Amino acid sequence: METKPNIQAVARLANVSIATVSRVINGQGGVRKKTEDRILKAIDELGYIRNAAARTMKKKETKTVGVIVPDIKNPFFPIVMAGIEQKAREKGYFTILSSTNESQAMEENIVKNFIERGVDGVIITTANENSDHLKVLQVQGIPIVAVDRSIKQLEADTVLVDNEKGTYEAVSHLISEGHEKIAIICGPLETTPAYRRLKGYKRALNDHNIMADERYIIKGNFQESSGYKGTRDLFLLDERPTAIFSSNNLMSLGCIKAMQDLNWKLGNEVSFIGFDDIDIATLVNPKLTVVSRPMNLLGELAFQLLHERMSVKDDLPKREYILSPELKIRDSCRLI
Amino acid sequence: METKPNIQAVARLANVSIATVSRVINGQGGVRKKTEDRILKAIDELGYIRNAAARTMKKKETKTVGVIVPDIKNPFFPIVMAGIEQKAREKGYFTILSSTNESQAMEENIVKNFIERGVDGVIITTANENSDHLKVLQVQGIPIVAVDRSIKQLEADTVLVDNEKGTYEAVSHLISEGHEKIAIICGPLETTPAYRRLKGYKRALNDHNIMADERYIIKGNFQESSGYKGTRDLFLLDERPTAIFSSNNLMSLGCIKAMQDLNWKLGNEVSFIGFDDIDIATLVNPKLTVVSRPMNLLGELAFQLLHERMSVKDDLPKREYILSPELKIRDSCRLI
DNA sequence: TCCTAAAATGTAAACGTTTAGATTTTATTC
DNA sequence: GAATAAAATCTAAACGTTTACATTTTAGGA
Repeated sequence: METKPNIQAVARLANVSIATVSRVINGQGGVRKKTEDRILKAIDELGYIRNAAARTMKKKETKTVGVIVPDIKNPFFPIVMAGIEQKAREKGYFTILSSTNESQAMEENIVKNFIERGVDGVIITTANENSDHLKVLQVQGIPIVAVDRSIKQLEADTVLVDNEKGTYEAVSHLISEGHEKIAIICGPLETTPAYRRLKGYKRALNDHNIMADERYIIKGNFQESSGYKGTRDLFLLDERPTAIFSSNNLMSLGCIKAMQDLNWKLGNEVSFIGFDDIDIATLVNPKLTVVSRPMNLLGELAFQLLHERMSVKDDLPKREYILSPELKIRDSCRLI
Repeated sequence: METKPNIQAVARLANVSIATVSRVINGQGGVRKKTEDRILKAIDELGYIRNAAARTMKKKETKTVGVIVPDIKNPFFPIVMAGIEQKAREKGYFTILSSTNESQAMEENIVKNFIERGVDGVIITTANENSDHLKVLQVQGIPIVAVDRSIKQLEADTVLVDNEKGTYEAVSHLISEGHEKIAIICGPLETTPAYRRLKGYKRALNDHNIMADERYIIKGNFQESSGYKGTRDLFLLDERPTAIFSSNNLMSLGCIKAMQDLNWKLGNEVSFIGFDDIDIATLVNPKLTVVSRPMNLLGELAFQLLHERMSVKDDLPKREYILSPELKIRDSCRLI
């Protein structure tokens, strides 16, 4: 098996120096048309493909951004990712994606590996908002954009959704439909989204003079199983809530499954609103009212922020987008 | 801002040569404990992280595998991906993921970029099974594993599901429940999975002496919208089918939505089986009977095959796993 | 203490690019 | 046709590792 052709081989075949080949490869101009054609032909003939590692060594850039998500199986992230990828492609960047399974140790590994590989920037939904393990990026001068979860004590641009507002509106809607015994199934409260959603819930109750009831505040972990379990626990209460708010898509799934298994009649005996629009929302009967957010846009904006930071060398101020979620009213929270 | 520390800087600080530092970094042994400690301390002090590009240049390997999928928004792929990643991590490999949106042009770009970056292997669900655009990988000596869709005229290991069998069993089940007017909504027939599923459908009808009816064979494209449209078209037929088989998860979603909108009563007026188990399957009423396949395992096996090929230098024979799908009988195809 | 083998460490050359700066070629003007 | 400016091309030095091979140090025995 002959060895892979390098720029050297191309230069030899085209009878020019490697410098000229490099100029052609990078479209820098200043090369006679005839020479260029000769080089292009040689490239084609040899099947030459430039070696990114060597290039990176000289240029100290990879045109790559690393994306870190906590759970690739949560459909939220592939959609955000699609938004990131689309914008990245437009700007000539490639993306590399890794999932941490919400493990900080894993996240540290990935970050280290990304640095080794010389990513030009990082977009992250961190597994742990205390930023110590991300400082290393800052030290290396690699720009960071936080998506969906902010990062404490770190100068990172951020793209969030107004979680509190979304939940506030959802719970207010439930109240306006006559509910007073409203439960919430929370995510891990050390994450901002989970915490903010709980806060919105409490504020809504408060603003409408309803006492928060600790029994109705269930601690979940953003996984389907905890939605299921939470719903069952609520069902077993002496005084069941008449409405449930679920803090994310996966848990909503668990909630609905539990209701079916318990024969707890959705929209009839119990109302429901979930955070994030999901496939099943319009399929179950009654259709689910949800707090919906622009997931694709979230990704697009994240890349845009990162791109600015990667291109502009001057210090930009820290920027923060907070997108408004939208309450999509369907049929799962009728007056009971 | 001081420049990033390199192996040189570490060597200087630890008062050794770069060769010794390299040996420590790579855990090759043959270094006195005391020296090693000194080096480790220096590494820590400087925050040194090794430069993968330089390493790749020498070693000509990146410990990276590239994964190419046609549609990252289809939940099938993130799950396969999770399987790949898990096994890859175990073996010290990293994965980079890109999505083609079923575009061959995009796929070519990605492949080229992967080669530039020196991936050690590629796992792909190709957008076009005619392999011309993948030959370049073979030329470069980069091993390829095909997942879910095989690649024609290319020596690539393959991990498939027995699509024909899965569909055959599903349709046979429908027949055994008394159905004769059974429709199928196909995927793009130039892909093997779509084609095989159609084949299984036809064979099942044939084996049970039922004439295939062209009106009941709908051409879809694996997207939700085509499931929706196909179902509506079937509904508008003078002689409606009594059962529908949907060739993938996304189209199943569309089918169920259409049925609801048309008020075409699932399990009552029309039976249904879909390929691939999905979130909604156990949520709609009646619960969906589905053909289920081990998605995570698919990914695990794919990486395993790739890993063998990356490690073993000798020529291995072409290998092919064909996993059996399983018919999960629930309630959506009662006798009508 | 000296000798020797083994262990530890060092030297220097490559890997394939990019890019200043030097050199050659071409085009323009008189 | 010579002088000059501009354009095209070339030379050579980096970039940060790994590693074969050379050299030095250490330890153990006589």
